[in-house]
Amino acid sequence: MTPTRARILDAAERLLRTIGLARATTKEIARAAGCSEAALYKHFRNKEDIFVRVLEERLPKLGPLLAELTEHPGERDMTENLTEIARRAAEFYASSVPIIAALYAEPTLLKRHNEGLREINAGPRRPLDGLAGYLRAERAAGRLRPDADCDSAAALLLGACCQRAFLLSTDESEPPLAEFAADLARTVLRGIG
Amino acid sequence: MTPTRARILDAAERLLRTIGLARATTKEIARAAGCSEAALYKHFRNKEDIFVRVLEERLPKLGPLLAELTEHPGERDMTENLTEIARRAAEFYASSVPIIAALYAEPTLLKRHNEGLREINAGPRRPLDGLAGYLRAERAAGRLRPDADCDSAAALLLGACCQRAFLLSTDESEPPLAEFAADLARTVLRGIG
DNA sequence: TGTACATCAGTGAACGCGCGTTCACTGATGTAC
DNA sequence: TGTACATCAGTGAACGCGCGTTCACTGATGTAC
Repeated sequence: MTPTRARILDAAERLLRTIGLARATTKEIARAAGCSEAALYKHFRNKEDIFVRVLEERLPKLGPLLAELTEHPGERDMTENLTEIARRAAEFYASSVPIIAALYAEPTLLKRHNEGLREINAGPRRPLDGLAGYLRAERAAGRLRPDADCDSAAALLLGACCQRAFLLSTDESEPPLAEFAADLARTVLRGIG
Repeated sequence: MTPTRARILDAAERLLRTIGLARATTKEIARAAGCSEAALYKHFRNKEDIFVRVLEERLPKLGPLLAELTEHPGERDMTENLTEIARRAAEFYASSVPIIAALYAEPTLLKRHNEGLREINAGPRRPLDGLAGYLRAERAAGRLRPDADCDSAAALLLGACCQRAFLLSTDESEPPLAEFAADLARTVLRGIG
């Protein structure tokens, strides 16, 4: 039983989401975790290590999302499928973008994080490739037009979901998730021309 | 003639793009600008003020981009138009996203920046609304299908360009800009279904 | 023209503060015999 | 069972460092007469 480590990670994540990376000091983390600052160093090498572990252990994984995508090609309605995908992707980005974005303030951490992701074959290109792969499967099954550009379609759909994460944090009102996802799916299937 | 102020802003911007917000200290800014730290305070109230001015005076404006969009509805080929728009938007995001993203480390600065933008009617929703308006004009001119969802199309196109800015900074190789933009434009017009 | 003064961009040195980190120590739990 | 010792999560207090900021000062330029 060592719930202290978990409490520290919880606290660090919460602080990253509220007061931000720059103000998430060891003092604040310790206070939020209900332990002494010195206790942090019993569980982590240093402060940067705490953040790296938060990124590795607390950020939502895109693996499950990808699995869900490639799971059932050929089934159900394409509009429904893409709507569900957009909905999930938008949720994923909404919870990870605010934290990942802050790493741009500390390029060293950003680089380290990206290299860590690459080793486990993750990284920001992963959802794009996953979705494109799924779309190609549907195209091969004759459920998309033969000349469909699957890479571009993936970039369009996930790009819109990713950007929505930014718009949400300016607290201007955004359209509700369900509607947003459905409209994107319909438009990317039909086109506008 | 006071080029010192300009040199300070240049230096601060350069540092934000290279070593990042967290390591852009007054000492570093002064060194990069070729002046003393004390000189910074002859031109700016404090360090935060320097960054606010960089954001206001040095970040690329989306005004010109928007103007270009709404300039010629009804002219030229729609694919060409959307390609050009995507190209410009991708450039815009590529240069602004890395700096804006870092503000997520310091939510106070982010909020202040967003409120500043709102006063001049800018802000991250602006390009989306601008592009959607342009698309509605083209639709009214009969150059897009009558049931085209212009808001979604704008979200798709600009979202993909915005996300590309993130992908570029992980130095995984991305497709060249011209090709990227043309593929997006074609796909958003045609659809994939 | 020269002289006395005002202005102001810019400086070197110092300031206090808060940061991340380490120290010597405690007290609870486990283990050997 | 009791006793002696080892282990280890956790602490309060202190550490040095680097940060943003301010201080008294300089020296060049402009201006009045």
